[in-house]
Amino acid sequence: MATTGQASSGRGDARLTEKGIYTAALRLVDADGVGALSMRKLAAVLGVNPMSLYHHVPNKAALLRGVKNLVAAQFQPQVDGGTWQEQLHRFAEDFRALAHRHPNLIVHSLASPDFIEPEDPFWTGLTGILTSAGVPTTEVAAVGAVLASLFSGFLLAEGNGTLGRLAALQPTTTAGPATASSADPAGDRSFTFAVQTLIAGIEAHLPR
Amino acid sequence: MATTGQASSGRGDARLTEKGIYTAALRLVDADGVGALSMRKLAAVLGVNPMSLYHHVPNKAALLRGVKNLVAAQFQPQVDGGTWQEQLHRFAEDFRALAHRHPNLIVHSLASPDFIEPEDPFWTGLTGILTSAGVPTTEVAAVGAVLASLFSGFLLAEGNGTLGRLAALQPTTTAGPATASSADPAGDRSFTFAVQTLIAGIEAHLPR
DNA sequence: GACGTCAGCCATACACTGTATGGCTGCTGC
DNA sequence: GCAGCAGCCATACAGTGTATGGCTGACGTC
Repeated sequence: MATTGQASSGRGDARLTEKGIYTAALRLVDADGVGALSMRKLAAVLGVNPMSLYHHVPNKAALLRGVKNLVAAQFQPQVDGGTWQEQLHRFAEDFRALAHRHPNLIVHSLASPDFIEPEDPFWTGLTGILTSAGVPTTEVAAVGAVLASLFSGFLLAEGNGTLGRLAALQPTTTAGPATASSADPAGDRSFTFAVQTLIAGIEAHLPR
Repeated sequence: MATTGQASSGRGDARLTEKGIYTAALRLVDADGVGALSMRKLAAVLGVNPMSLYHHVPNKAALLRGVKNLVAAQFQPQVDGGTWQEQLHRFAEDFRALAHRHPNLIVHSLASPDFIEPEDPFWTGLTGILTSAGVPTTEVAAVGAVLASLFSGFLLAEGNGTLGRLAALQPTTTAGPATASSADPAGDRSFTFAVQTLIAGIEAHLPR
């Protein structure tokens, strides 16, 4: 809140800002999940009347989009050195790290239609890597769309627990003790397997 | 009162059954999406008081699980002839056909944690194919979990339109006119690409 | 037959949701 | 000083899931 000047002084100055609303909403989502976010609770946290929010955000869907964009802006993948395989691996790792940072939000966003937007770094980064890998420009979008879908599925399943539940299904667990949780090495192995799979898919699609 | 209408014989016989509730709910979901399903609307369709539903279904979450299981029971993959690659391809096709038959329900289910349950044919079929492909038994669950997650992501993105939107993003569309919709050949190509990617991932994981 | 028990159904009610409508206040440009 | 307006708030509406409790009629047991 400090922003916009504390003092709060009279009233004219805007105590409520779009960004402030989004960050407060993000905090709520991170704490209790998207389902627990309501306009009323958000307003209460901000010490404000619920209807006041509507002067900065048209509706709840837009609110969630704004929150999503807020965290999407944190995503600054570094795509430079190494082979395209390494680049893709790092890219996926960065994305996954973001998903781990805000699991509730990401799980919700991945499941909704408009998560990935043409301009944001998810898409530009991915298509960049694909082009540098040698995927024909006419196919970059199609290939990228499939890869993004597949990978989203992985993150979604990891985020909501499906992945862990299924993987642990057979009692075949490789001898190791049951402490699968901490540090999550099983999850990491699943992750690298997923990435390798995607890489193999791209390689199969390269001309030549 | 009045009602209850016509005779319907005395009363003791159950006019409301679990299965009847599920099928009616499925009809609503198919028509207007999961978001449009409410206990009240469902009760209205069934000509019954909303609270009566609770004598057959504990709550709305269970209702949706029941609906999901209803369509999951329709899934009878035929895994017999051919190489494991062909089997997997057919398996994926069957799954996808189901998703196309009830897109609203499937999109919702894929996004929720408990879509795939250990006993149902999704899982048993998939793990069966993996075993027959030669994946070590100790790894079948882990590999299957990843593949299921990835493929779910594909179906989810296809179902909610993300896939098509992203794939059509670059104006690079192969010269052809914009009629990407009918018969959806682009979607089919994406699908086979996705399946090939998954197959490549498995192959990379085979011992040898 | 009389009995308690109970399954099935319904009516009412509560807490909660998103948001439409309209009114107040005080800053801004003229 | 004044009109306009941005920001905020109070009230209200339609809709949600479901807890609670009451009714009715069939059933197993004496």
